[in-house]
Formats: sequence, C-alpha cells, structure tokens
Amino acid sequence: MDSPTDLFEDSAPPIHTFAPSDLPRVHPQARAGCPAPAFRPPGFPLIHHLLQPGGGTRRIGPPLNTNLSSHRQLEDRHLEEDEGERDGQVEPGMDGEDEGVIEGEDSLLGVKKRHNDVTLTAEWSQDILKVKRMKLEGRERGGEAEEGGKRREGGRQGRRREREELKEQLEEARERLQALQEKVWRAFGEKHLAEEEKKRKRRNGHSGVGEGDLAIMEEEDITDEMYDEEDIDSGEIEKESFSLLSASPFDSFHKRKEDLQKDKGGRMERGGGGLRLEGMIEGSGLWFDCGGLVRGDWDGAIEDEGEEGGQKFAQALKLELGSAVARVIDRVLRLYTEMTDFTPSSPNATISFLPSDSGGDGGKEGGVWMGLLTRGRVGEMRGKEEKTGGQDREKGKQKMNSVGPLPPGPPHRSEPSDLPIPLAVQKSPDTRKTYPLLGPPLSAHLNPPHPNLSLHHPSLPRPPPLSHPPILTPPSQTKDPSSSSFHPSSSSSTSSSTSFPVPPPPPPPPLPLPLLHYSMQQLFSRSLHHPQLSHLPPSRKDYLSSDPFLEFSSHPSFPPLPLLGHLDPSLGRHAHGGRERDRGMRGDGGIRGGGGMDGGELYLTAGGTQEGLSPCHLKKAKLMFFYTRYPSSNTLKTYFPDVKFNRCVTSQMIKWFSNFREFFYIQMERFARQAVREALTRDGASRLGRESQLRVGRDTELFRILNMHYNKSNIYQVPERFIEVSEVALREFYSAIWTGRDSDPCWKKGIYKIICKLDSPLPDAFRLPGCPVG
DNA sequence: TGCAAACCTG
DNA sequence: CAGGTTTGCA
Repeated sequence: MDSPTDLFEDSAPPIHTFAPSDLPRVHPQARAGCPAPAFRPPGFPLIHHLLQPGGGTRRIGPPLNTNLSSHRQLEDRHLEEDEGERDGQVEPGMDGEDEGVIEGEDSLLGVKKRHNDVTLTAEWSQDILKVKRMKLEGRERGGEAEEGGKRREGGRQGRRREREELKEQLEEARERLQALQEKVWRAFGEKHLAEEEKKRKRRNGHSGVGEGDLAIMEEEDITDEMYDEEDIDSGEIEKESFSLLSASPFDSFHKRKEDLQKDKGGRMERGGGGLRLEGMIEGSGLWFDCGGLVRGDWDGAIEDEGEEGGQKFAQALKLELGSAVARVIDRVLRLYTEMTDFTPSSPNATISFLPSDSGGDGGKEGGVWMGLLTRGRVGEMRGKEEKTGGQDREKGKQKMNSVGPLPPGPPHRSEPSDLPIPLAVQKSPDTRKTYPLLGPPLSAHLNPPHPNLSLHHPSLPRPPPLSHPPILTPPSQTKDPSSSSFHPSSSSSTSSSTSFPVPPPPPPPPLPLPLLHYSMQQLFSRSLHHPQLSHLPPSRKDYLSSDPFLEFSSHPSFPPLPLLGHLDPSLGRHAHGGRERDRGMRGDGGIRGGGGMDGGELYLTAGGTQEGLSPCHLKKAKLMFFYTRYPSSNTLKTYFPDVKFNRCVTSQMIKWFSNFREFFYIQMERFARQAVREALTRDGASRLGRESQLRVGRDTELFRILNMHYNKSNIYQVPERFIEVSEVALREFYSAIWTGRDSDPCWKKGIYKIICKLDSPLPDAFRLPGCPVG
C-alpha cells in the first residue's frame, strides 16, 4: 500500500511550491457579489501585460513583493490568487502561459480594435460634447426650470417646451452616455472612465441635474462599489504593484481615488516601498495621465460654469473638451505606437533578475526574489545571497540528513551495528521495508509546513539508526562552500584524496546577463504562438514554480521575429535566414542539434516553433534534468513549446536525457565507490566521514560536478529535490557496491528503478521558451 | 519483433 | 554529445 511510488506520488508536490491553482479561485468581483459586466474587457489589454505586476501572470510574485507594502508582502499568496483569478477571468481553466498567449492575441486584436476605436473615440468626443452641452444647458436652464420654474410661475411657454426637449435630450444623453461608457470601457478600461463619469455626474448631481442623471449615478455607484470592492481586494495590489511604473493608468486611477481624500501629487511616493524600477518604461506617465487631464479640464470647465450665456460657455466647453479629447486620442494613439515600437533592448529595460538562494526546489522555502535589479546590482545581491546561502545550506543539510539512510559501513569493519544491511533490496520497490528503521526520521523535527511539502520524501530511504546525532557538516564547510568544495574523500582520509582531482574553484556566480522582466518577456512571448501551450495536460498545470523569469539572454528564438530588428539587426537576419532554411534547405530529417548547432542556428517555422534544437534547448533540457531524469516524450513536447517535434528531434532529446542520466549515474557510482574505498580504509571512528561522503550537499564536490554539468553557467538554483535524489542515488550505489551486488551485470537496474520514481513535476517556467532562471 | 534504455566508443 | 550496439521487456 505505502509503496514508495505511492508515497512519492502523494507527495510529488514537495517541489511544487505554491500553485495558485491550489487556492480557491474566487474572483474579486465574485466576492463583491457583482458579476462583471458582459462587455467588460479584461482591462488594458495592450498595456496590460506591462502593467500587470506579473505581466499578466501570477508567477511574478516575488519581484512584486519588492514593491509591495509590508502587509502586501504578507499576502503575496492572496496576490497570486488574485492574479490567478484574473487569469481565470480571462480564460477560465487556462494557466498563465495560455492566458498570456490568449491575452496577447487579445491585445493584438485590441490594437486593431482600438484603431477603430479612434474613430469611435472621435465619435465619442462629439457625443460627449453634445452630452456635456446638454447637461450644462440642463443645469443652467433646467435647474432654473425646476426650481425657478416653480418660483417664476407662469414662465414662458417656450421655456416649458425647452424643458420638455431638455428632458428628452437628457434621456437621450443618458442612453448615449451609457453607450459611450461601454465604448470607453472597451477602449480604455472601464475603471478609468467610471471614475471620470462618476465624478462628472456627481458634480452635475450637486448642481441639481435631472432624474436621469440620478439614475445614472445610482448605476455608477453600484459600479463604483464594485470597483471599490475590487480595489480593496485586488485593486490594492494593482495599485501597489503598478507603482513599478512611474504612472500607470491604474496608478492615476487609484491616485485619483485617493485624491478625493488628500491632495494629488506625490504620485511617485507609492513606489518608495521597495525596489523601484526606475525608468523601466520611460514615458509611461505620458500615456496615462490623460484621465487626470481630462478630468482636470472638465473640472476647470465646471468651475467656470457661470451664469453667463450657456451658448458662450458651451462654445468654450466645446473647445476645451474638443482639445482635451483630442489630446486623449493623441495619447492613446501614442500609447499604441509606443507599444508597437516598444524596444526592450533599451538600457533601461535591461533588467536582471536573480532569485535569492531560496533553497532550490522551486523556492518553496520562501526565497526572497531580487527582482528588478539592474545589472550593477546583480553581483551585489549575489553576494548577499552567498551570505544568506549558508543558512539555507544549513537547512538543506538538516534535510539531507533526513534524506536517506546511511548505508551500512564496511562489512568487515568492527561496527556490528551498521554492518551490511543493504540500502535497498533491488527486488523490493519499497525501500522503506528494506531499510532498518529503528527510530524516527532525523528530520522529524523539521515539521514540514505542509504535508505535501514534506521535506522528507516518503519514498526516500529513511535514515538508519545512528548511534550519534545527525552529522552536520562542520561550519567551515557550510559557510564557505567556495573554499571547501567538499571533496568526498577530504573529510577524514588522506589516503584517497588523490582519487579525484582537486576541484577547480566553484563556478562563478551567475553572470549578470541582461534578463528581461517577466512582463516584458510576456510582451514578447505573446507575440509568439505556442500552440502546444494550450494543450498542456491539466494535471501539469497545477504545478507552478517560483521561477517566474526566463532567461532570454541566449535564447535564439526569443524575442519573436517582429521584434528582433529592434533588438539586434543581426538577430533579425539570423532568424530570417532560419526561415529560408526552413523553407527548403533543411528537411525534417536534417536536424542535428547539440554541437552541430553550436552556432545557435535557428530553424524557425512560421508558427514560431523551431525545427532544430539549439544550444539553448540543450541548456534547458539540462536544467530540466534537475527535476526529471526520465522525461516522457510528451513531457518534452510540453516543455519545449518552441520546438517543432518530429521523430528525430524527439529521439535526440531523449538521447540527451539518456546522456544526462549516464553522466549522473557515472558520477554516482564513482563517488559511491570512492566512499566505499574510504570506508574500507578508515578506522571505526570515522563514520562521520562516511556520512559526509554519502551526502550531496551544495558544498560537496559531487554537487559541484553535477552543477557544472547540468547548470554550467550556474544561473539556475539547483532544486533541493535534485540534491535529495542525488543523495538517494549515491547511497543506493554505495549500498550496492558495499554489498557486492555490483558483481551482478545488471546491478544498476534496481537503482535506476528507484531513481526513475523520484522524478518531480517541472516548474511551469519550463513551459515557456527560453531557459528558466531560478 | 519493436522499442526504449543502457552501454560503448569516438 | 552522438552514433552504434546490446539488452531487456512487452
């Protein structure tokens, strides 16, 4: 029943850190009890992904946090939830990438639509003028008419008729307003306008407008309440997070809300809470001040409303409104053109992201993301990471001590208590049954925060009974891995220290590569079509990673072609050549990856997929190996959405993983044999040494080698899970060698069997093209 | 027998 | 890392 497999599958999510899908998906609006208007657009589709804290997805949480106010930081889960909700709203049941694609298309459509909307807006401006005029007239005359009419009884008949007309006009105006509101909602986002409208109406209402307007006000109050609710829930998030940009429409929107209580100004102050992305998108303020501007003009106009002739005023207002609307249109157009000409390669848009040492496995240990770092800060932050890394490593060590049983000591050692008890009997898949378990797991005190986040994988072998407490690596090893580079034989023995070459210094810290903010990546990636993304197995969608960023520094298929020219003409040419090649020079069978494509050759297809495998794909595959040693071809297809799979590509990729495994097992065997040798040459007091050799901490030589192989640039945080799996493998090898099972020609099979069950789901970041950075 | 994975070699 | 071969399984 509790076979390791089952247990593992039950606890497969340990790496799975936090998935919005785990959380109740309650849309803020649903919570507010106000269904979204049917016509309600997703927001600001075009700029949405730039303004969305998470670029429209929920995996941007960490960098967001840097900008969140403290209470928000505590609630980043809710944040993700809310963002997930937004996703759900856009396209229920789709995950971030899907949403991104859809939304991207939506945005593209939106551009067209909005260009049409320019006409619409012109129309709208006319309507607005009309309405405005009517209202003013109504205010001027109708107000008088209502009260003054009573006072000055027996007023002129013309006036009465006028009033009648005015009422009709007001009715008409109301209808028009509603229609306009819809239009504007579509064009600019309803929030923006609702605020304007509401304010305008309020003023009108205060001036004693007709019933029609009151009715509208009621409507809008409801709407506004809805927004208020939303603002309290998710809008607050937006407000905070949008402060990433100097002045987003949301910013102004919320700002204006606040302005009701306090003076406007200090718009920038909001962003002061955390790391700010200075100038990330310069000129964004330009785009979105239109709302305030319009309002201001209207305010001014309304203030000017005097007792002078309505005609005169209407004229002036007309001019004012006309120019204001023109400016609005201008800005909107500008917005779009800026979006179209968006140049991510601008220095200000070059942002590097580096996660902190979050303990790997997808950041479940609450690593602090250091988003929005400029190049210059990467090293600095990395240094910080190095400092804090020790603690994590310490934690990791505790975990690692709990990972598996300590293989028995040499049979001929004078330690009867830990003598030849095989680590695992190959016939039995249930490793726990084969291991002596005389005490609770050493990690019992660690109290995993969540059953599914158990630090101790149930399927992992339990620690054997030890006559002494768990051995933690000496501080010298934990604190400065760079200096220790733990050698498997260095802990206790000098005799075998020559068995392995002295390791070179550990790989340098991740290079400050120009990484793009995820939102920008989204911007790009939405231009790509990832047909496979929409066919992702739902089960896989549940696993979300904390790897919200992708590395695009070297991804050949990224950014998409239309943008390549902006980034680097040579890239554009390159890609173009790829297309040509794709047309004829290279058939399906001619794919050769790896070294054959070291130049980063591209074989882009029209659909944005690539018919060959690039070095970047290889890199990604290696990172994937941290999670899955035995990926199915389906998995590969899922996680390489930019690769056009055919038999050849698939087998090549399978071959890659075969090679990865080979390397992995060779290292395991090598270090296991080394450990056995060590054990045989040590005296009984050095059990510590053996234990040290059978762990794969981040400070060990084995880890260094593995990391060098699969994560050469050291740009990815090796998940803790991989370390655990490695440790299991190492101990299995050790056990098999120790007990002489290695004389069996297929002695490794049992180990393979064990290891293949320890595959974990891949973080969602791997679904996107490019190499995740974690 | 076909396939997948391991194994071996360059 | 890839090509070729071997092995084991369904």
